Amino acid sequence: MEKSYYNVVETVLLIYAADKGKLKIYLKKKAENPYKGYWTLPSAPLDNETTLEENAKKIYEGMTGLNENVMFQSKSFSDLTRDPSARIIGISFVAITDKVLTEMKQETVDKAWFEVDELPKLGFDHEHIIKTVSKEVKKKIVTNYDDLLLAFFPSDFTLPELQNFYENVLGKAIDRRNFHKKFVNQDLVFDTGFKTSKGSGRPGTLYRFNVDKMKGKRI
Amino acid sequence: MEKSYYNVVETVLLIYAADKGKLKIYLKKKAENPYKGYWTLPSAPLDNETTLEENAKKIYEGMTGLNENVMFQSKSFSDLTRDPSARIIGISFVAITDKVLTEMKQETVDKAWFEVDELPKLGFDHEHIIKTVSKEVKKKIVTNYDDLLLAFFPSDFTLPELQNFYENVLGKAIDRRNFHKKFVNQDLVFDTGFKTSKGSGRPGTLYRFNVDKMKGKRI
DNA sequence: ACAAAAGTGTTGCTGTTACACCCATGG
DNA sequence: CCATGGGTGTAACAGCAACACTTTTGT
Repeated sequence: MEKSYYNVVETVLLIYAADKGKLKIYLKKKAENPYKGYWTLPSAPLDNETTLEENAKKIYEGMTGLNENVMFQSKSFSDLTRDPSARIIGISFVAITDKVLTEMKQETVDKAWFEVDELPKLGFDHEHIIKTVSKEVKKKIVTNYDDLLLAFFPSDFTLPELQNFYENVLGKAIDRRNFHKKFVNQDLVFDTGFKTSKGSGRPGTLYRFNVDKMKGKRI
Repeated sequence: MEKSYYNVVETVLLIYAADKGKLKIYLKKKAENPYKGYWTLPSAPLDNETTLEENAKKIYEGMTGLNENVMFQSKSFSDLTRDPSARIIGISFVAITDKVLTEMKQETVDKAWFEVDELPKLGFDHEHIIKTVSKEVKKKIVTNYDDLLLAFFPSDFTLPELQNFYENVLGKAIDRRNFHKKFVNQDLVFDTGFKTSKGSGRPGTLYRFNVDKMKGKRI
């Protein structure tokens, strides 16, 4: 490097979960200006003794109170005006949790889950970040490999539940019988022997992912 | 952001091309310490008036003298000791050129192409970066979608040429008849009507990618 | 003629798509 | 008994994997 310039770098975290058949993202409401009252992605400035990964993990823990999760890097954002106060490089990370977070009622007045396709008013360039990264995440879920679905559904689920989520991500409907075959015939899931019993209608069979079979599998 | 910390940020560029059936990367030899005489990835510090994309483009132009190319972001590297002089955040970009660069003999004493699986002694954490990013690039080439192969082979090629490259990237051999069908039967390529005529052996048919058919196609 | 490299067909398997009716539960 | 939601089979098609011999050129 011929010369040194200094930049402010922040880690921006996109926490996703599957909830009620929708891909959702966890946001916080800004308490102070700029963008007071707007929703934003959790983020933290990067200091000189922390790696981006460690920083992302800290944000995750601060936001959720949990510390186990699937996390990976996504894109960086460097537009000169993305933050009104200064030129800040934003490096995004994706975290995936299972739906437990929602069920634990972690929603408060300043933290909430939003469908990625129905976002509230967002501060900074966070709408742009969410749209860019979500597109990538959706593509990963439906076209790439295993790990993502597994992260969203680490424990028991019914096939209709999985299918709703999958259709939401894919953006189109799938025939139920074909969806069933895709997962059952390929042994990607196994029947736990339990059934759901909530609400009206026939109870659904609870499945779990067959981790070994998922490995490196295209779905 | 509660508090501001300053970091040095650099854009690191990985320029790839397909050459003689191999996936290669374009490196430069460091003229000064640290790592004098070692090969390194081209890189440039990020100033406060340039985006990462613009910076990557500048590096590309400086390194190749060209300005048209396929380019996209890849991972960021933030280990505290990745540069011995200071804590520097490295944000990597991938550029893909067609093999013309090699044919134009752009290799000089301090710039050369190396197979990604046979790297020379590298400075900084560049071996780590190359291995990490190359893994991702290879995966993209063989499992994801269209654009990558198109970027490597923008104009005429023979199927054996493409196959050699594909096998190198995939890390295993493919049956020639099946490879042929995969591309020809699906109309992903079309016969230009020309033949190669170099060297011994039967001349090969020159094909070109059928851009429309490639769109969003898994290969 | 021979060495080098390119071209080509068939079969079985696996996954995908299209399509409609019956079953289990709660109210 | 009815509304709600879950479960299921078959047939046609597309892509993939396994398999060996022939054709065209240069020397």
